[in-house]
Amino acid sequence: MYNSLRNYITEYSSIDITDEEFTLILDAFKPKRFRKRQYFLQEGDVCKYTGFIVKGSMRQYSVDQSGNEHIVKLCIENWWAGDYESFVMLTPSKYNIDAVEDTELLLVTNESIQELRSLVPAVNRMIQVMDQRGMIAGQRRMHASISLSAEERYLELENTYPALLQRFPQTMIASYLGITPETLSRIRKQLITRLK
Amino acid sequence: MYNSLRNYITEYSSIDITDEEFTLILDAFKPKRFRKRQYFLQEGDVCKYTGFIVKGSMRQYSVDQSGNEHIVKLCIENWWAGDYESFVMLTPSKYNIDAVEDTELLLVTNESIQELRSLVPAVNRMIQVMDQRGMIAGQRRMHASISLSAEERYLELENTYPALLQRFPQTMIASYLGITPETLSRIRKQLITRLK
DNA sequence: CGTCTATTTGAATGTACTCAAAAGCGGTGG
DNA sequence: CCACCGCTTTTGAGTACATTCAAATAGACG
Repeated sequence: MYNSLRNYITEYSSIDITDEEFTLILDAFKPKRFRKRQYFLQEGDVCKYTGFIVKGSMRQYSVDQSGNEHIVKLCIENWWAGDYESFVMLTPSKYNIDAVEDTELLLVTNESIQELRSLVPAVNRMIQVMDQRGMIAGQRRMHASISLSAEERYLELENTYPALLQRFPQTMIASYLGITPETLSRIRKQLITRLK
Repeated sequence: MYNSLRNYITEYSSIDITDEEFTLILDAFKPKRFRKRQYFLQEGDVCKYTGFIVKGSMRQYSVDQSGNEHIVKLCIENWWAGDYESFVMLTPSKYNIDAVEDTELLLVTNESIQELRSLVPAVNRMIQVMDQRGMIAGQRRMHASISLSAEERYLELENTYPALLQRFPQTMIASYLGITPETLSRIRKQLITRLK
């Protein structure tokens, strides 16, 4: 169960972890299961924990005045679930996070993370790299959102994270792309008939 | 000239800088002036330097196949100009960056930054904080892009960075919001008449 | 098999875009 | 100081694309 986390850390940091260090990590991360549809975070609450996904999938979304859901993040194995802003600033979150499938998480507080950062070089490096990549991914997505059409954004998602397309229902993919399910359905239809 | 950088570092890191440390910083950052319209970075080049803006303003944008410009970032005093992805990964950039007004920058390489990080705690902390805030700002902007209308996005920008509205021509603001100048003009007209 | 949810399709509406032209504004040179 | 030029902003008309609402179809699960 913790192996995937260990692999993740060494891979991202390019630094090996000693067994003593790994003990510290084990202490900091607590496993927790979420059943399908169960909430990990509700709007208005502070995101006390961030969770490493060992198995399963989650979505992060806001709900507007009209009751429409807007998915800002979809995550599967080896990703982190949690509202970054709320977790870091300890402010109430604008988002909900819930399990799309039955999901196993390893939970950790920001306090523990900061402590680990100072004790385990690999963890410190991992977070630096994660922040860097997160920033880059964010900028790419923003660029796509500004300058690409809905169809192009769908194709980009297909290239960048093909796993997400297979893992989540179309309604959620559409929401993630910022379009309605109907529009996505029509885009896909077009793409298919255009191939022939 | 370097004072604004010094203030920026202490403010972001909440750590004071000794005069010896400041000497190291002076060595790493080289001042450079850009005249209005002069390029700081051209598409295809690697972004070797990132620049702290002492005075002036810059824009970062891509140009698509149809020749349309898409502005992804607008920056003014006390912001950093540079393509994050290219700067960090040393890959060719997809963006152009040029001066909107006559601009004074303090340039630094990624190498120097990494070195400073290990020598000057305040710099290390500053970058952590910058990455955090950058991530948060990015997520907010992405959320706005997915779930808000053009008008709402304009109002949000007005709240978040009022300085940008006064500093850049409407055409650029429109591009930054992902809409055409005509649409922005109409939105503003609507907002004004609605106030009466 | 029946129920519940997701996806597809259709028709009408709305929002933003394109293209074209007019108006406004700022700076420069006579 | 004014007239002119270039650039930005505004306005208008027609078009394209995505949305809404409603209904039909298809899948998934008990």
